[in-house]
Amino acid sequence: MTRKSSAPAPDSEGFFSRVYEVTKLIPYGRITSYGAIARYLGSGGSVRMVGWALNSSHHGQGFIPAHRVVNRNGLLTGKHHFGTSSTMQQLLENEGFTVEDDRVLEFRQRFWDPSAEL
DNA sequence: ATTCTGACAGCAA
DNA sequence: TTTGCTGCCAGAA
Repeated sequence: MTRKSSAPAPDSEGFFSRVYEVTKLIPYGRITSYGAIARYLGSGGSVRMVGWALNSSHHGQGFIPAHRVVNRNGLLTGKHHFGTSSTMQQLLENEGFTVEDDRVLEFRQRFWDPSAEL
């Protein structure tokens, strides 16, 4: 059996799907960084790919909380990629986050590391 | 096949 | 201290 029956096969889907899976696993009220996801995927150097994968997140039919993914500084670097420049901020604030100057306050407190949690 | 891009991160000045 | 450049990998043209 080359295929796993108890677990999905993100590998077959490609690097992108892996990012989607991890992003979907981000619990409500939590945020993570691109580097954390890339690192969890085993490609700590492909941080840039993570953001790019999320760029195609709209391709996924499931809801991908891409707004919960920010850069290591807690800055909403990808806010511009949402519907509007304020969409990402609105979503974060809607989850109880406090966004100031495109930056998530207490980002470190809300940080969710897949590599540590998973 | 090659070239370029890309929602970052780390290091240098 | 802040600002800027390079590196990194994987996918798209």
